[in-house]
Amino acid sequence: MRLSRYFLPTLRETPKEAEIVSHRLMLRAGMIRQHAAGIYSWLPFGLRVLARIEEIVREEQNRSGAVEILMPTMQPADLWRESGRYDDYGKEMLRIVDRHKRDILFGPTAEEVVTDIFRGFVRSYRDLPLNLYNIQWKFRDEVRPRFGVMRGREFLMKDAYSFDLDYDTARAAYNRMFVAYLRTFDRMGLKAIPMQAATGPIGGDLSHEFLILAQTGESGVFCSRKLLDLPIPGEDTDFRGDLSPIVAAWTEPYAATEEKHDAAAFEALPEADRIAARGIEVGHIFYFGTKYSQPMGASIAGPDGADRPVHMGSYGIGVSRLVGAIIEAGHDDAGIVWPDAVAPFQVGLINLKAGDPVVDVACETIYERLTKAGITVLYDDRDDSAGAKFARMDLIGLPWQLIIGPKGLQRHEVELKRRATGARETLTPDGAITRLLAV
RNA sequence: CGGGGCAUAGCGCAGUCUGGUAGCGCACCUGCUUUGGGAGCAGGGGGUCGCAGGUUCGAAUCCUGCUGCCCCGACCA
Repeated sequence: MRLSRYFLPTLRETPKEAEIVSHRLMLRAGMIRQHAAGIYSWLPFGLRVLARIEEIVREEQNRSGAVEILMPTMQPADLWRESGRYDDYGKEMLRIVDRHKRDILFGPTAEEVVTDIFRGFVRSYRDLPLNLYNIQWKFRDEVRPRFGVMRGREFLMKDAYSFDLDYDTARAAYNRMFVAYLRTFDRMGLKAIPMQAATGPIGGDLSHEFLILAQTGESGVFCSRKLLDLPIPGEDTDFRGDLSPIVAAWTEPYAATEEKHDAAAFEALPEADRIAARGIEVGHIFYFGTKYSQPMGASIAGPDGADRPVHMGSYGIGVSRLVGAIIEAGHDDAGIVWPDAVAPFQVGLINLKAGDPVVDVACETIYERLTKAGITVLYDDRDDSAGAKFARMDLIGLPWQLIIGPKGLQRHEVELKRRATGARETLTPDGAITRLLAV
């Protein structure tokens, strides 16, 4: 993409409404536009990040055996009356009345809708296990939206729903999501720590929040250092096999948020093992049994031929929140530092003297060659001063900067800079291409 | 929903106390010179001062009401 033909409205100064660093940087890097409290447009640069995160989530959901669907943003109130949640949910639910005076809501989640799908089609345990997920905009009329996309009133969420015959198979479904989440967040360059979470009226120990460590996180977290070094399950993980040893390994070390912190248990750890930090919740998984299937009549026949309510779980990932969370976890004074896996472009190509025929030709050639090789490149071909280009490229945080100017070219040299470390290499133009193809 | 703050050009701000023709920096447009860490000079465009009432000869400024946004708290992917 040529910057001169792109839409990247970067700002030198921070709009005063933004307090938290990820919000400031998203505004300055031209990723989003706020229209009202908690309501944003995603501009091209932000949208690319959102799409990359979404794709990682999708790949890992698919790998675990979940199947993608797309449910509506508007849901009929009657489904929620069946589950009993229409009245319970409270003011956070965004409600409207349509022209026929029917009650409609903008979905804050989709247990009712997915249960309606399930009961419409699935009759037998032989069709299980089943896990249906979607990546869809959700609506919550938050009392107080804040922190940019970290707490919007409209947000993109991956929500998955598992259906199983009984507790044991439901637990296996839970484990699959647990492991999928470990992989998902790891692929985004995040250390996500699963922590025991409250389960509400259902009880049991089957609910975990996944929090990533970031200095500006919303909640205080306490955990064992062991959790930082545990191996992430590989691509070859057998999701049809028994995953309970992995889950056991990840749930054995101490980990709790502020609210559930047990100071005595934490202090029982060797001091060098204790981590007290800040965290951002990016995922939450639950097993809730027959809470929805029972009142909504989602039953299946077991091996004995008798119908019984299906056992369910739900599993959320805050996709749009992750954009903010990743920035919270990866930035410096100059701007964003994208992990390679979610970077909107892999390389920022800087033409230090746009308009100089020699430099223009060199840049164009490299731009074409990298692009043809499948590398995503944002080519800064604008006629700005070098300093402005460096500052802007640091701000938007692409993993690699390829810097080409007249002085270097006289020596047949270009410079490759790694955004995260600031490390620079001087290479020939061919050498730079070879180097980038290798990473 | 309680507490606090803010609202003047695209962004950041001054001007409001003490009423008298709306300003600065950045950004933007034109020209020239520049180009290795947010360039220089010259010229130029852009604002019903959040909205509605009121006071006054005259309101960004004083009064009343409203709206929007931000922060802290309670609540949450």
